[in-house]
Amino acid sequence: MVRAMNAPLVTPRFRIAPSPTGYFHVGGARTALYNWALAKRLGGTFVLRIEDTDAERNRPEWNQGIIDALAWIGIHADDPTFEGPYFQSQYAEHHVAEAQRLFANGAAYYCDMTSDQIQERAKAEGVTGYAGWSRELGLGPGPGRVLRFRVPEGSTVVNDLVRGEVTFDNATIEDFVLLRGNGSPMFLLANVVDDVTMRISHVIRAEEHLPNTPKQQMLWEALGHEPPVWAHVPLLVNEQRKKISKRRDKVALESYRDEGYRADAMVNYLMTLGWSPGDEEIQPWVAMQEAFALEDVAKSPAFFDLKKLAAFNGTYIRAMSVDEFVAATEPWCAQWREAHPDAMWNAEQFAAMSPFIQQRATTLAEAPGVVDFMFLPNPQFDEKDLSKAWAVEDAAALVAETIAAFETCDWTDEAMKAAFDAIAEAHGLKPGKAQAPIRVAITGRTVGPPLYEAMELLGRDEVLRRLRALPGSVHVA
RNA sequence: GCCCCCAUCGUCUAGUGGCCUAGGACACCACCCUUUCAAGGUGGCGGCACGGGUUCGAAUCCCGUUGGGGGUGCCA
Repeated sequence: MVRAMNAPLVTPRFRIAPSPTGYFHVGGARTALYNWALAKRLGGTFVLRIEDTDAERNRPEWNQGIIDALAWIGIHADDPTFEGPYFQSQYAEHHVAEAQRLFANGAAYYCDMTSDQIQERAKAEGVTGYAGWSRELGLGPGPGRVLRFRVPEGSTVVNDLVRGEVTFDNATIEDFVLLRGNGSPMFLLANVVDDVTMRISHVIRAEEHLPNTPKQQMLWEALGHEPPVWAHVPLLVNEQRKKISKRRDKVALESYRDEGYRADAMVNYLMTLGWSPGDEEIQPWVAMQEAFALEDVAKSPAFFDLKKLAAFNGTYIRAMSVDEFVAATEPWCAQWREAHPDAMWNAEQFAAMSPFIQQRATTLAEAPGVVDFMFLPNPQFDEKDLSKAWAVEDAAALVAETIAAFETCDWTDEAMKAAFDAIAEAHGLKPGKAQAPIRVAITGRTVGPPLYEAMELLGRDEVLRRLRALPGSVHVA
């Protein structure tokens, strides 16, 4: 309060503290974005601290994955706002030293009970957890002994920018472990000590950490510091309304990138989960960066909706210039070429068809598949579509007459359309319906991009060849 | 069990006591456009969890109920 009335002594410092135990989580990405928006707008600093203290589960190769994932969503390590990455494991000595300080001034004590002993005694005494049994034993450090925080009497009020004041009765908080029996620091301790050391002013993280907050706030105070500004943003949940997790949901940011979601679409979508950018939800990053405020963040969990993400992505794809689109789809086109060594990829034709692809695709990855029939030696016939084609009235005659007309007409999409429309009309059919056999002959399917445009690019010889080769049409010509 | 959080269309949200006959977006449905499929356009369906208060007036404030979620580790 007092601080807010004066000019800030230092610029605000934000942080994200992911642990390298897997791919980068979309929820972590949203939290990062919120922190990043504030750091950028307020001229502050965004610290990346990788919390790699769980030796059992950590894998060093994930570290680069975190940095790459952040870079993908526009949080670049070479931006002056960015600081780090720091690796928590390198500060273990300092964490232990601070814990000793807590022990020295009586804020923490050693306990020699094992988990089993605690469980047994709790059961015997009818209490739920560890009830401070070693508090007054005056134990010193020793093998197998954990260091516990002496939770003071009273209550702890957490002032949260999105939740308001949250009060915890300290009696409901057990004396939590600071140092393990092997002397290594626990998350609660390491996290706070690092935040203190790195002069973090704002801790913005997911709501799952709210129950940890009173403990951490007590730690900040016991360590002799003013707690930071807290803000707990709503969880991202799945269809069952449960926190999305690695085990049951697709949460890896990288997988969306690899499936052809655009970074700006993902960023835009993520920002709207728990926050609204205003009248128009499709917004460029800079606009959201300027508008974002923790006070406006919603309190209730948000469903991570793939369908809406896809809609955002489609909107962003359609907003690209054709050149941008062609360049952006290249990685997936390259994959397609690799998977089809016998195909004759034609970059000019792909580019020429791109405006049509753009308005159909919801991901970049789908792009080659929309027009792949053009480059394959033969279309891949869909059985159902093939029978649909032959179900069209006068199908055989339609194909035969189309072959005849295409042998001589001008080779432009307009001329082909005019010729075919005339044929369809002569049979008393709507062109759209009569087109099915022709479309299947050329593309293998009844649905796809505009036909005449594709045929013009394919060339007369190839189109006639495909028309004559339509499976089931052998008796016609 | 205990602690904590949350509660507006199916979903994401706007809404901070009268501008609400509750607005937008996604999804869904219909129609239009149309060479298929899309895209685009127009329209439709659909919601303040419930019960008490407070108030001249409540989606908005208070209490309770119910429901959902998170936490409850020598994980982070």
